[in-house]
Amino acid sequence: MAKQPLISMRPESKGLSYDRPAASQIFGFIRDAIISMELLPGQMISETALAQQFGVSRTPVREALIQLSNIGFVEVLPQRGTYVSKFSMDKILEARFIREALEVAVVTQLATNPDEAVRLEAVDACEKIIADQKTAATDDDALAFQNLDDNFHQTLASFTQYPRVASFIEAEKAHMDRVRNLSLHVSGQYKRILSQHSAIIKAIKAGSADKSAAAMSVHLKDVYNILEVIPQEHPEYFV
Amino acid sequence: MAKQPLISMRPESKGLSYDRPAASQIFGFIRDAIISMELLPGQMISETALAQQFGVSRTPVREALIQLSNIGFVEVLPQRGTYVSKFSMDKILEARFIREALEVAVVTQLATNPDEAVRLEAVDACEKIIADQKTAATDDDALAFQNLDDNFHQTLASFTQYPRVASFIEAEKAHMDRVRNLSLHVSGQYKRILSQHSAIIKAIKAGSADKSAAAMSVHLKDVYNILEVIPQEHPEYFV
DNA sequence: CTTGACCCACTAGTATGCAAGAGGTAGGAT
DNA sequence: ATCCTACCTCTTGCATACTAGTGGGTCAAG
Repeated sequence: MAKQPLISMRPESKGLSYDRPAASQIFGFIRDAIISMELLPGQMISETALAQQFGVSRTPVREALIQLSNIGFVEVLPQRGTYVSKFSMDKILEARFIREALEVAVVTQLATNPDEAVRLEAVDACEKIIADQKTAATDDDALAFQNLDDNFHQTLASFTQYPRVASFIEAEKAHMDRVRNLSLHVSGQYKRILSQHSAIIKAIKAGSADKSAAAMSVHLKDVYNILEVIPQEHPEYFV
Repeated sequence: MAKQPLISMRPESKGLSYDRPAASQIFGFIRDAIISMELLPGQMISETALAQQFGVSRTPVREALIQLSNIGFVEVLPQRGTYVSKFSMDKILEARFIREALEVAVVTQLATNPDEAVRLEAVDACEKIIADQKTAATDDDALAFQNLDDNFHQTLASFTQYPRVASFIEAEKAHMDRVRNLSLHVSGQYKRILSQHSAIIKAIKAGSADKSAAAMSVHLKDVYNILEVIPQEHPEYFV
């Protein structure tokens, strides 16, 4: 029986270009497929099957899977198989803890930045994003809203001048995005999220480290509130 | 000419055991060699040479090097070579930022933990470590003192129940340990470090989130003060 | 002496084949 | 019917071989 492909892709080029290491491209493909729930938690993904699909040997696929296991997206069981990680409440709360620690530090640093020009630049950039989010909210465009949310947090992080901080935040956020993509609960929450974003920016503008930190903390705690319902709706994806 | 081995190891077993993946063991060996400055910043480490030394093929060595490049310990230049990362002020300050964000969050969570039994357990464990550090200080045993310092921070992190938090802190701390191992500046600083550790524990015992966070922050900022002198002493290891 | 083209040695990236362990299954003994 | 065993298939871990790109060194031309 011809097995169904694990990941959808343009067959003509198998999605890979020649100007970049195959392993790195495959890493991105699989990661995106996991975040978008195209690959489901608990699903087995064999090195051989993926290699055939991408039209490469097992080696680059294997290297991609090793990196995915480092960030907790897959679990490699020797001689048994490689599986997409299931959700666990512990791991999600851990991701939230790390993310909150970093994002609170980001806004604290920004709010206390003595160079006011930098603060204003950040505030401007974020206010622009918030304005776009308002548009997305009135259009009820959940996908656009979520992308802008990503943008908001990444923009804040970019002002630390520490690239790894931004990438850590992105990585921890990705775990949550996976959960969120189980169902689009966001609509009806637009208003709350928007006002929380605004509160963060207002505190940064005022130069208040405490208020910035508190506002970010409140925002993140609220975002993770959907965890109250999702595990019951999709117990099969949780350990 | 017979090349000199890159890493010293017991030749009888080449340091590897059979009950654990070779790649993972090699990763640990090379990481430790880099932290201890046995492998110097800027030094080239070829996959082939390491493979011969460990008595394995290039494959597991390569997988270990990929992971080391993920944590910023080596840099892989395609078709050119793999090099031990040099220090850069930016990267070290970034590591400090991340570490401070996480450790401040750790002590904050601990200080506000409603379960007083947990708090006391943590305080007890840390006070025991501080006592040992006092002994190490009077013995002027810098190595023991530093190991206990590691222990202190890891113990605090362990009480979050989030294992990845502890491992992140350890990883970020490792970058600093590399720098520190350039020279043993620690003696003469024992007293300051000890009193800072004590202040952190005291604030946790008192259940004060603010004071715990502030004490941790002060401690970490102070630890990184040796950066004022080291780059001038060893400019060849900095980019 | 300077400069340029070529060659060669060495690198990491990828392909392929083999080894060894885990787990399901069929079949026989009880 | 139940349990045990042998085996067969699939997995990942590792070894080996090949590809292609980089940089240095050589040597000849100017």
